[in-house]
Amino acid sequence: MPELPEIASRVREMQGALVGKTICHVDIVQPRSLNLPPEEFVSSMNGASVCEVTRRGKWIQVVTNRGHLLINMGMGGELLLCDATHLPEKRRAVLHFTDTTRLAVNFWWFGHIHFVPTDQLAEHRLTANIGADALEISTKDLADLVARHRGPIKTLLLDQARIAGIGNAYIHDILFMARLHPLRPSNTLTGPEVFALLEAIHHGLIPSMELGGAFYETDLHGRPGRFTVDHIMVGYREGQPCPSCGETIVKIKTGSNSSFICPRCQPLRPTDSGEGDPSGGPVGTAAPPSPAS
DNA sequence: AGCCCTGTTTTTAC
DNA sequence: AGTAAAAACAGGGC
Repeated sequence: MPELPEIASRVREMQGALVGKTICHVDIVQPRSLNLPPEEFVSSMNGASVCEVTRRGKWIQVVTNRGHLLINMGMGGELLLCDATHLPEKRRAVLHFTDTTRLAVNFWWFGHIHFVPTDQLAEHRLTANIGADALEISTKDLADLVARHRGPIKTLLLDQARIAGIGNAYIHDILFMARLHPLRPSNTLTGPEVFALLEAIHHGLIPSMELGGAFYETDLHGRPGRFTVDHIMVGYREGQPCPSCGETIVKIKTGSNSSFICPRCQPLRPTDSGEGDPSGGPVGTAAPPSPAS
């Protein structure tokens, strides 16, 4: 659940389900995920009651009266609210609540489960540097950000210290809706392009957030998100026609990751490959394309 | 069965 | 500043 729609969905669910519960024990399966020695982590959390659950970028913050539990799900995983008899096989840690329910935390690659006393939050390196939230940043701030960077626009959008919440799954459609090539130098964007980009960020993240996140992640009870491949326009659709112009979608290498683009709608240079479609283009095309067949 | 490749993240080092 | 490599794996293809 690495990206904003999934994290925001889990936070919403946790806010509803966890507030008021009190932690009475923590099982640590993978000490390397912690920021403290296991014994210290467990004793710090023991007796903590949950006040609220919020997020900063892709980090989940479980605010308790003892301090903040900061969770980063890395490249995906599950947060499951269950009882002692239904614990999932895969888990890195399990929070035990006094009402006998449990929260199992798992991630399959690079996650974090940190405990930070409230007065030391500012010193927590991994979250101290998080940039403006992708859904909250203003047009002006985005324009300033974009103008300050020379590298690929995609690199900037994935940089959590600059703008937080976008990851390498949702960015394909965001760049498509903004009609931007991922390797386009950030500081060459025009004013209208920046505006279109902000719109695209919203259109790219909000629908999934409202549907409980992507189908490949599950909610607190193990049910998959309702944002499916049918909602995706060009991401992971290599070889299929562009929903806007019909050109074949291609997968390209962009540095260390891959990108799915329509080469006609997202030329690297404005003059690169002509005009695109006459309908005004994908910007604002919030409606899902016809279902995948 | 086993090896190779890829990847929804983030940090660190050149 | 920008790019590359690394680090707690798992699933798919060959």
